[in-house]
Amino acid sequence: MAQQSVSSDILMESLFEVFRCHGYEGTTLSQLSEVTGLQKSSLYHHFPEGKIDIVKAVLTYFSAQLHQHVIEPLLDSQKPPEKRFSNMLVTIKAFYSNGKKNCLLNALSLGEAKDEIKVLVSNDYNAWLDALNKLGKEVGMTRRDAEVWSERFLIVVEGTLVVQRLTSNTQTFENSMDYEKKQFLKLCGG
Amino acid sequence: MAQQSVSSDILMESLFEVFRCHGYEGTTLSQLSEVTGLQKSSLYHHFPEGKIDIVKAVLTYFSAQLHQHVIEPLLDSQKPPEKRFSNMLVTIKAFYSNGKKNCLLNALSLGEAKDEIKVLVSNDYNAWLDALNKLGKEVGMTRRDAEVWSERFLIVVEGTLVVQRLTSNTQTFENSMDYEKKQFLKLCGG
DNA sequence: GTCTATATAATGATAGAC
DNA sequence: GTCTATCATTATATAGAC
Repeated sequence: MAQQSVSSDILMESLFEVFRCHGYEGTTLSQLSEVTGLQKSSLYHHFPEGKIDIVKAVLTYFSAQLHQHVIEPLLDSQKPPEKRFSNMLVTIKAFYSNGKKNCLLNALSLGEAKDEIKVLVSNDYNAWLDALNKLGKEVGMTRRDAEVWSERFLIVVEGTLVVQRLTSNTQTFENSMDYEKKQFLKLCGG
Repeated sequence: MAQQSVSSDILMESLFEVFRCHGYEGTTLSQLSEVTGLQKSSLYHHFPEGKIDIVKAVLTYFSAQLHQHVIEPLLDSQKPPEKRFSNMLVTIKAFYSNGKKNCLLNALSLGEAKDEIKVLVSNDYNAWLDALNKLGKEVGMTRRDAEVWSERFLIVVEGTLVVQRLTSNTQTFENSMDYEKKQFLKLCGG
């Protein structure tokens, strides 16, 4: 086979998709080799400790994407809060491919997840939760209401992704996010 | 080592716990051998086709438990609907060990799940959804409201289990189920 | 029905050429 | 930085004794 070479972003995207689908234990180096077009030994060149190094790099990549495309726009005070929330819904609909794709955090928290992974997963969740929390307070929710609403929103995101996989109903995620939008606008008014 | 022998129920419970924690791809015969105390060749005696046979048996066992302890009590017209719902919450709090344990259906829908597994997983979800749907209509919800409420309840159950794993906050699941109880009682009244 | 022993395949990991 | 080749380990699966 001809020698392969891949840009860092395309490489990370490919690796990301495998872990999001199979979780840590379910992912094999053969799969990672296949999706990247790199031989296993080439993967070891980039990631000396193998699978654990790769998943850490994937989580770092994911974290950067989350901050850039979700968290920063949520906190951008130049746009009205309602617009920022509905923009986020558009972003995550695309990110989860309308519910057809898993959440990486759910996939990686399965099994006997290593502590290194747990910390990174937990940090990402908390960063997202904090941004939503601030948004809630910004639109006039009490401290307590913002806490309840932000946690509940992420529960619904994660839960809907699971339920859509259980049913193969391709509309579940979109419907659920549209419902969340309505609820948020109500809470803004009230 | 002394020869092992196990009753069918204890055997199924042990096998169940492994798949619920690791998913299908993440579970190995060595783990199943260890938790059951049976050698791998003994497992093949019970389940000739290996892992796929074991997971199908686990799903059949789970399905029976779900019908016996969750679905049938939900439809038992001898008790008031509110009581049946709160009894179910007690049952599933115990079943998920207050959110410390995964949902088998979530775990088994990860990865390239085989069609045989998908069908069984989907049937269990739908059976539970249908029972909740009937309960909703029984307490006076419209057809549409009952559909929305029952799906949303299962979304919250699955999502809360994911979020609790992401945060290691041991109260998340209990809080979330208590919230669902309040919401249900409100919907009964309204 | 369980065991020990073994076969076969896949996975994780390394050495060294280009 | 990628490859081929190889190795050690683990995973799946089978044979046959008790």
